Amino acid sequence: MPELPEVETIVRSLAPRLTGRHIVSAEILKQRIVRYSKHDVPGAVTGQRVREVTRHGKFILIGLERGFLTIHLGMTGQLRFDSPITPHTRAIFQLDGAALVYDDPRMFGSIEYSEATDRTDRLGPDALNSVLSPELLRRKAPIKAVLLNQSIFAGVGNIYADESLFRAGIHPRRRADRIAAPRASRLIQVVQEVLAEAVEHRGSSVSDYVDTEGRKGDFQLRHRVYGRKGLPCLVCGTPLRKIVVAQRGTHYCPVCQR
DNA sequence: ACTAATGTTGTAGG
DNA sequence: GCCTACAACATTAG
Repeated sequence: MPELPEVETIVRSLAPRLTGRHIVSAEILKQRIVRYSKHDVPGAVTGQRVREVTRHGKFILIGLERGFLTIHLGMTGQLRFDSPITPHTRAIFQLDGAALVYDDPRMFGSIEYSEATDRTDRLGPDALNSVLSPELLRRKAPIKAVLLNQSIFAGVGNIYADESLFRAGIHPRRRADRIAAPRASRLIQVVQEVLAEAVEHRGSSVSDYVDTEGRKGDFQLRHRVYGRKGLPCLVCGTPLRKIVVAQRGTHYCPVCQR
């Protein structure tokens, strides 16, 4: 559910409600969700005041007086305020004022505490808030794999990779380093446009994504290829295809994307 | 019953 | 280091 636009939507609603607040208590219901840090997360964060809430790629960074909480939503993670505990609730953060509940049926997400900044050191620059050089695309891998590689730039997932490649008219299997410089520049521009547009629409809700208030996004209504296999291309009418690239379902128009 | 699903990590091999 | 493929993580929906 969460790529950069969904995570950005969540961060924008978390920030005003968390910043300056204190974590009164914290509870990890499923230890698996704390998978990398060796810290006792509740022990480390309880009593601390939230300094800021930011984002790098798909990671949510909650800056505390000392250290950071880093949250990744995986495929099915949700952060909701004051929502009822469910069988899939994995963690609860009680703030002075509201409870932040983390649900994650598949448990692909993670919650980490670290003293220094952290875990995002393996990520490339943020896909939305950075100037991205087209040289980043000079790889032998298919362009779709490059867009999904978070160490090159961070935030694009399966939906926005497909939507960007369609808008740029590039075949997802095209070797990245064989895209001519002007088209590579154009693709970078399109990626950032698509992400920004999706943020304006509060993300895509294709299965279960909702923001911290339980609201769905709108951007799925504007998808041109993702989830539209067999439907006519909105530009040329050709039935859209679905193939596998970089081990992910990939939607594209065989006529518009070369 | 089987498959695929908005993601990441680790491993093995070329 | 780069690239590919696959398994693993765990659950649900079609």
